[in-house]
Amino acid sequence: MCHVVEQENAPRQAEQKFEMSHFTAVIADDHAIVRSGLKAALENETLVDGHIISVVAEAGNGLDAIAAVKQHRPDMLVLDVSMPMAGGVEVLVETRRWSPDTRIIVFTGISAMGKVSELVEAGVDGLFSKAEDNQGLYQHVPMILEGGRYISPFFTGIMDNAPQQSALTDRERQILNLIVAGQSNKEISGHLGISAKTVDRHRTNLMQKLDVHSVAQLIAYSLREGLIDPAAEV
Amino acid sequence: MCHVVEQENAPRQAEQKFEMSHFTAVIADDHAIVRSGLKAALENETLVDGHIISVVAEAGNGLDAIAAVKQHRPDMLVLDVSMPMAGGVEVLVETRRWSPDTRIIVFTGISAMGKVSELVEAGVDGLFSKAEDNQGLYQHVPMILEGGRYISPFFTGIMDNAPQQSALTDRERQILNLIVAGQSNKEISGHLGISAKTVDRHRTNLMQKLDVHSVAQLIAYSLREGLIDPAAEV
DNA sequence: TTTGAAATGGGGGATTCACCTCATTCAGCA
DNA sequence: TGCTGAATGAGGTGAATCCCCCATTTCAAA
Repeated sequence: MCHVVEQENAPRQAEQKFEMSHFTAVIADDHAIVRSGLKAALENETLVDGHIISVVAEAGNGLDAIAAVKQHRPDMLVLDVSMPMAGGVEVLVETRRWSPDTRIIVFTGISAMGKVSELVEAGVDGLFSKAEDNQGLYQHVPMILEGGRYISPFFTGIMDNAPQQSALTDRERQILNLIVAGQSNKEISGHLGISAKTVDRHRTNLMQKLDVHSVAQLIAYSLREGLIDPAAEV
Repeated sequence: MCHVVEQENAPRQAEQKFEMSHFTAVIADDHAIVRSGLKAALENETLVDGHIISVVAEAGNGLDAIAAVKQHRPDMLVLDVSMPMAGGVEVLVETRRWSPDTRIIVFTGISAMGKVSELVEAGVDGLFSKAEDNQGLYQHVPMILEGGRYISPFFTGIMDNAPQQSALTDRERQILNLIVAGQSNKEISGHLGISAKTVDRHRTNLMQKLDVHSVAQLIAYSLREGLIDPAAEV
């Protein structure tokens, strides 16, 4: 999982499995200030047990992040989910594909239920919020590098507080996205090759499940819960 | 504007007005990683002409930011606009009220036209985007501390690219917010004490001005342009 | 094997929306 | 003083929405 790099003038002396081990990391965030803060923190402070981390690449968007992972195959990838060009989950699955041993840590500012559970189901190794104290992140990095998995209480709390399982069907979610995109029942029916009446049916079920009674409420709810992407063009 | 502090073992030696002058700053951002990155950058690197900046307080939300400004009356306030408890413009006007000599620099990740022009009209002294290179910020801080005003090209570009002045009426904007909140024409008419037909009229004008043709498109547009607040409860 | 959930589709009805035309009031402005 | 723009409101029309009723098929779990 973590390949111990021997290089430069650092003689190999790993009697203990993780003592003085050298880990490589890639940082992906669309804000330079966050990248520099993370790099400084990861490389200098708060790391225990003699772990040394080198940030070998930084990426400001999803595509660069994937490219960096393919090139460096780092031990660790720290990424935000809201990035240009490619979102968090895309980067996650591509990383798993090209560098399956890379531990993936998501460090993000979002709090929308939908996105969070998406990440957890996709199998993040670590999940931390920018809104809470960073000590939690720094403290758990070693454990994650050794194969552990850690979801911050911030997110487990969110997922517990919203147990009313929207439990939308795949089809319902699909239609929800088209509704939000501004399409009418007729347009959606053409788009999916089904009857407009069926779209209407799904729409009714949808609104019943979410307990809303108009498109406006539907969209407002969807945005809050992160069921849809606010950046999507109409 | 900038009071030169004499303290500790630093003898006053200000022959030149700003040479070795000591500036105080307050940082307000809801993400600790950004605060630490900003603090390190402002205090250590990239500052020219012998300016020294001390970060005297940090705030993680709007209310704390206002409190910190009232207490320290700093030479400079660096803040994000999307914060809990109180948004950017609120903090800005409160700061102007309690500490009118404080230079206000907004350093944010948003790009919505509406919010940006709101800030410019409110009179920010500096406006920088987290999405672009931080050098622009560091380079212009001294100039702003000396009384200058600087809006990053990132934002001037946004404001130029969208010159089609939505030019919504106050009443129209008010009704737009209620529509987005999920209210029907009848509900809005009751809420504002006017006829449902008038609400319909405003709604029609609104959609014509924005060139959209459904509630979904209306909401999507409004969110993109920052005409409304996505966090508003239904 | 039965049961149930999901997806499919039809009929119908009350309501709302989107968009017309037309008209009045009132404030600011040249 | 007339003019424009904003806000107000009425009447009406065709389309779409929201929500009932009903049914069939499929597929996986009990």
